[in-house]
Amino acid sequence: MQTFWTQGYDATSYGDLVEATGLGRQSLYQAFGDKQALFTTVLRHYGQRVTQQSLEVLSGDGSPIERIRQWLNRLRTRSEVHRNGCLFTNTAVEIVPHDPDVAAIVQRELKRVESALCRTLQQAIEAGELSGEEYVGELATYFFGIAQGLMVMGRLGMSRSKLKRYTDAALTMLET
Amino acid sequence: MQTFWTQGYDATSYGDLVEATGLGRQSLYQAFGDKQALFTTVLRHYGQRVTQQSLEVLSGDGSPIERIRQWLNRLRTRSEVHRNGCLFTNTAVEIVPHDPDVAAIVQRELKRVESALCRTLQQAIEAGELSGEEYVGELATYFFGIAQGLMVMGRLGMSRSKLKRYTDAALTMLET
DNA sequence: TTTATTGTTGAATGATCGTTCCACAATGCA
DNA sequence: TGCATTGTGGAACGATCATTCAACAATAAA
Repeated sequence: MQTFWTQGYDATSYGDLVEATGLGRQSLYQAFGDKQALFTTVLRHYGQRVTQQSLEVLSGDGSPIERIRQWLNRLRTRSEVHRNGCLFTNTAVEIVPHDPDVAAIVQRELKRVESALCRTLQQAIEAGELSGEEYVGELATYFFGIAQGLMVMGRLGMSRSKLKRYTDAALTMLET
Repeated sequence: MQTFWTQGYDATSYGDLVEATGLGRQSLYQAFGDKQALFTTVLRHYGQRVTQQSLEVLSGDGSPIERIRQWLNRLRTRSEVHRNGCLFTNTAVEIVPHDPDVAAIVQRELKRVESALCRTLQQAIEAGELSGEEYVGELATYFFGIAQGLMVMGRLGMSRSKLKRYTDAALTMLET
């Protein structure tokens, strides 16, 4: 997962994966199949390990608005440490246009995040933390896009202070 | 340029470029050099043709705020037509992490957009269209990230209405 | 027309890729 | 211990890649 995440799909050879896992070539093939099958398994694993953390933050206890702040700030601090962006974002840009199988997984997993954002924002309205005039779907798409932009900027190597200013500005949307 | 834009760098073979241009293999090599050199030429061409349009909109006449609206809406409508995102964004995600030469070009060209945003926002403050409390650099980075997110979502194939709601939400930042 | 230079085409080269074949070790069972 | 099955490691295969070589055509100069 780390190798695909850092290098991307095409730039990662099967030999890289053999080396990264420490397993034998044949063992990898028997366990996961060919390169595409291994990659889709990686995508699902990423969804259950990394994306799942986002969902848990968003559906946690406490103030819904605060949860969204926490969610975005965690994405940011994670991006600042390892500048690899998000595996789903990277995959979306690199190979979604010419691989329907991969596209389906990426879109399904990303949809889960957007839906979680939608639920949290709905709770914010019900808790009176957000003006009911806002359409939660619109705001959810907004923060979804904010996260995509953040991931690109992280992979671009932008400075921590710039990423911080970016997310801070984005979060002022919740103060109206 | 179109081929690299649609397929990405790694997924584009030299044979694809021969076919796309209608030129001979040797002619391409003589004119542009190897694949990486050809790609950097493409990146510069993209900067002068596509990105230049963004800069012109941002530095045009009329209301600065309105120019930023126009800029973002043009990015959006363009993304809705050919769902290839932005060549710089795609390149940033795909190969910036392991190609310093390409990274330098991408970062330089993207910096031009961010700087133009900065200038336009400064003009908005001077024209009294924007509260002076805002830091223009912060807002410029914000809209820069908004654009990156938009490009990813466009390449993800998200619906036109969703992209519209996204940019509309992002632009409300100018109404405070 | 002859010659020198430039540009083009097809085939070849070496490298790397994903994938598979085959021999061998390890393991579970009797 | 003997045997059958499963998992492992190295070498090989065919395909594709970027790149270059060498023969050929086209053009310009004299």
